[in-house]
Amino acid sequence: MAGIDRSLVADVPIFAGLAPEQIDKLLQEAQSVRYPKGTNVFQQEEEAHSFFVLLHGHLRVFKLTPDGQQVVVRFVAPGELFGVAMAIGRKTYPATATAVVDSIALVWPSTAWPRLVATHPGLAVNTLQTVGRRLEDAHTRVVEMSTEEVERRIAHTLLRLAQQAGRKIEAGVQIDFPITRQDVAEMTGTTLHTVSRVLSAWESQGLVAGGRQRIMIRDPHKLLLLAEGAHD
Amino acid sequence: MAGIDRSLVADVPIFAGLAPEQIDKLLQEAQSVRYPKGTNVFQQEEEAHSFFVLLHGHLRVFKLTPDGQQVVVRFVAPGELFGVAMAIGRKTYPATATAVVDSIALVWPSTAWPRLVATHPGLAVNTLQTVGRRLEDAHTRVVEMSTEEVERRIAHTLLRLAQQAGRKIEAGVQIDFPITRQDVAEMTGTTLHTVSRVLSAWESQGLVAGGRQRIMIRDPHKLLLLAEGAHD
DNA sequence: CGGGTCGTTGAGGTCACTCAACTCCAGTGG
DNA sequence: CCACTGGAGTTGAGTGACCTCAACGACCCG
Repeated sequence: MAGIDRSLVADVPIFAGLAPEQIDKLLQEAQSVRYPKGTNVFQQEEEAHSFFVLLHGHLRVFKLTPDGQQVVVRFVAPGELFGVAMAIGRKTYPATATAVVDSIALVWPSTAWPRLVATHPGLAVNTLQTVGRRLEDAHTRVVEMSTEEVERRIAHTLLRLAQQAGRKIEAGVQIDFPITRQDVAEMTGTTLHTVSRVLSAWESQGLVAGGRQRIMIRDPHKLLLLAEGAHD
Repeated sequence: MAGIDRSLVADVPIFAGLAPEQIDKLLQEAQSVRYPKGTNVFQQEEEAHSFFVLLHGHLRVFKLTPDGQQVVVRFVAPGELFGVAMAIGRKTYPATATAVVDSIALVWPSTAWPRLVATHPGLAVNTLQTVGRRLEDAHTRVVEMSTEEVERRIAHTLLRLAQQAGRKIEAGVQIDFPITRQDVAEMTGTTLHTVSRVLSAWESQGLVAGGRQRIMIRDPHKLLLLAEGAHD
């Protein structure tokens, strides 16, 4: 495996504040692995053998309930750390990660984690902040599911997706990876039918534009008003 | 302020694996503060001046929505770390913590955190695991709210409360602090009316026993069956 | 050109919320 | 000691947001 260029990870927050030589050393221990669209990077309940940084592509992380329902935990964008089960003291992955498009990730063996944090103390601090932000996201989601009706939850979810993975185009903000109504339903705790109805209504008002596995936000401002509770 | 006895925190997970002298040093920097029932330890949006370990009592941590609704994030039990906003990179507290009974906490100034983790590397690792466990809890809650109807959510919540703060008594497991139907409603994303109806039904079946701000689980096994989806 | 995934839309049903009235303590103050 | 007040809990009736069930249409890919 060829060496991995430091510039690839210059903007990866997990490495923030580390010296260039330190980053080089970390990269030397990593493998770069390709995950074709549709394949799993890791699976729920599986032993947490590795942790990862996504270099390219997008992943869908979801949990499977005992009765077979899926709940989307989040989508992973390039530059993000994921699969840190071991770091938070778990033996197995709590969810499954699937590539929604062809993706590439840096892979470290989980066994290296204790040594890496021992030699690079900044790593634990950065990871703590990353996990902390995810905790906040999860709490935000709990609050929304507890207090908002479906339409507002969908609006908030789309705005968040646009922020994390939006690509500005002349007609609006495109969500930069294939995403289905079912996905949105599994992020908001509703059904694909309800999502479809809501998006159809919004489309006829010029708020969003759809397509197969595509969502574009044409009027973020109006959508935000909806999300924040404006009735009409 | 008198010195704080090391034995008080012997079982506090956040200090696990630290040498006794290290723990002593950490304790020297802490203050022990009393919070009478009903008072706030910290408030949402307030500057994150301190972080804490609860020594005695119970706290109710909740988020306030813009329109005034409350959502209970969790209850803090003795031995737990809380208020770590600064450690996860926040300037302000994301929620409010209120003492539900007279409580005592160890208090460190947030400014000491960077120095403490630098001198005690185990601290960051332990905190990472604590925050990670909380992230899992939050995700569990999201999954439950997405896929389970109210009755099962309430059952799961009671079982979790019993595990975290249950006191075994001859007739069952008492939840060890005052908790209202409203609290349970705010943990499960429902209304106090629905919680009251469900608990009344369960009480008549001998599953639980109630009282003003009291919940006791008389038949944990049957409750678990309900939580796991047994229909009747 | 078939088969499967994805999306749309209608009709009907229902779970849980809203609104409302009432009861029962616990604590306070006269 | 008792009246008073407010927080907590119970329970009923009605409604509505959303789910379920169902059928169909559109698109992609081999």
